[in-house]
Amino acid sequence: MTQEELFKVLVAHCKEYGYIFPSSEIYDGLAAVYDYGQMGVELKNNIKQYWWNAMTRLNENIVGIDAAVFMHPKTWVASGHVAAFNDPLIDNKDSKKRYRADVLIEDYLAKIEEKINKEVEKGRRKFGESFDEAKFRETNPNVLREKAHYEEVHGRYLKAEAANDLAEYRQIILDCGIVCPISGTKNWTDVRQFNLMFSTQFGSVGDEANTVYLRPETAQGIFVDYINVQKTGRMKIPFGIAQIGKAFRNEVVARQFIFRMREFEQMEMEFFVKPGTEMEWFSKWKEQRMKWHVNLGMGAENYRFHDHEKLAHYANAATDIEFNFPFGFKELEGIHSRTDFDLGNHQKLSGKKLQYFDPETGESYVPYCVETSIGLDRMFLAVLSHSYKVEQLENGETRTVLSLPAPLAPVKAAILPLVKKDGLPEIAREILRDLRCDFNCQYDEKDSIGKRYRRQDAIGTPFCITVDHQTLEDRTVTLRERDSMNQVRVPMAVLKEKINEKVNLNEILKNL
RNA sequence: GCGGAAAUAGCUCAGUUGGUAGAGCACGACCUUGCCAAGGUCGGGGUCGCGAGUUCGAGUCUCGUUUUCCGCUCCA
Repeated sequence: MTQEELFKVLVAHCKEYGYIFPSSEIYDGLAAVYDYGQMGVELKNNIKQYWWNAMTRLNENIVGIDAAVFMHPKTWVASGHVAAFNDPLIDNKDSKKRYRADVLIEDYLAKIEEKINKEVEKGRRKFGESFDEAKFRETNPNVLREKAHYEEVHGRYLKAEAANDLAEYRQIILDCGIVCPISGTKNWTDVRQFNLMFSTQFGSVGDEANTVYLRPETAQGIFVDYINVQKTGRMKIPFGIAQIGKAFRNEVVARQFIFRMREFEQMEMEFFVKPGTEMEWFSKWKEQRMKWHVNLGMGAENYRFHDHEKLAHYANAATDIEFNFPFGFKELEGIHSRTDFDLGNHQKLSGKKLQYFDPETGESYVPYCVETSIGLDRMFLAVLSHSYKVEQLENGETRTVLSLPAPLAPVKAAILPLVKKDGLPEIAREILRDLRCDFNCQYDEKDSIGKRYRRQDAIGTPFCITVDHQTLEDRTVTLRERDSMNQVRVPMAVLKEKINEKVNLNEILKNL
């Protein structure tokens, strides 16, 4: 099977066994929106718990919050999203390429400037020492013509930008005869606004002033609550705030199953530090986060760092942790040194002081911040795609198994009476009652025992407990392990302990 | 958003030149077997993605539309 085929089979498997369904499927679904089913929600919760406990329990200086999805509109001005997430886009019908209309016009204006500079350069060469640039610019007819044209276009462009006049953007492009660099034609579509932030209206009157956005990242909730948490939690720098929550981005193309969705869930932690120490913390969190991933046992070779060459407007260092997905190494988590960009801008725009008074040195400063940001859905996909296996058995048959890390598995144990009679179901139910408060368990008495084992393999249950006739005599059962299919006979009394060793999240948290 | 491909039962698929919608698995009941997926009998389940058109008649032909996959494009 190729990787591509494997991915398709995995998507089908997710649907068949209740991990992930297309959203509102009875209405033909909704593009790139997915629901987590009865198994998916358990796996997702377990991943959340692994992250949350690693952050807030293993670090005494990290606390959590849960901020609202709606935030004051000014938040997104301060964060830079209003400016950076609004693109007027235009397509060339011949080359099928898409461009930002404003960038096309800006490039055109830059070319005019270049022309003027060339004219000036010509004049300089012609007149040598006696060249008077200012006078030349004011008298040369070529320069004057280009300059007038520049000013006209630039004026229209600024007006269009201020009014967000999409039709005018297009008219400028047509009037200036701007062509597509690929096809060389002027066959343009209309200019359309692609706002990467979803908006909705507050209150019942839908005027402009009531527009609010669905947060495109959870981080800003942490920044605006920074001062509340710092004061009420008596937090001393360095300290961190963790949050898990939904975020929304109106992606132009949302693809690859749950890898890129319009509604997604993030697990973000902002670590506030003294300016100048951020690189030290950046390295520390790089190491810490990689350790968290590798600790799950999915193979260190499947992770790698990808350092950013080109940095975003807010960062002075950035790296991705990439995972070996079925479609190649792709970003799973981002670690960014965000400087004081966010807190600084919020301080400016809100007029509220967001400074930290360092009791030891007596200094006051706006803290710098190192962010770790992981996509929960991507983590889910990483775990699932790595765990999905179709094995060839010795007897020539195949079995489909989800070798999920046991602490993340939705169902920890299945309790199966060998036959549906002779009092075996009664003992099986007794075991179920004993275990169900500690682990998520399933009881199944339907079909042959082999078939039931395979069903559990397909949903990734690490242990099967089988009650047979010997159980009636000595109260021992067989414990079958998913990956090896090995069975051991154990007394019912030690079941809980045996299973707990392997499936308890706390056991792997201790290794961090 | 553009181009290509696809959509029939919960799943995997068949369905001939247009003529009453099928199989296997899965599901439910009963019987049988009992440690690694296929025993028997009976049963439930489909306006063939949706909407038009052509036709006496459309799962099948035409157009539109939705969704999915692949490739572009986009991803502070």
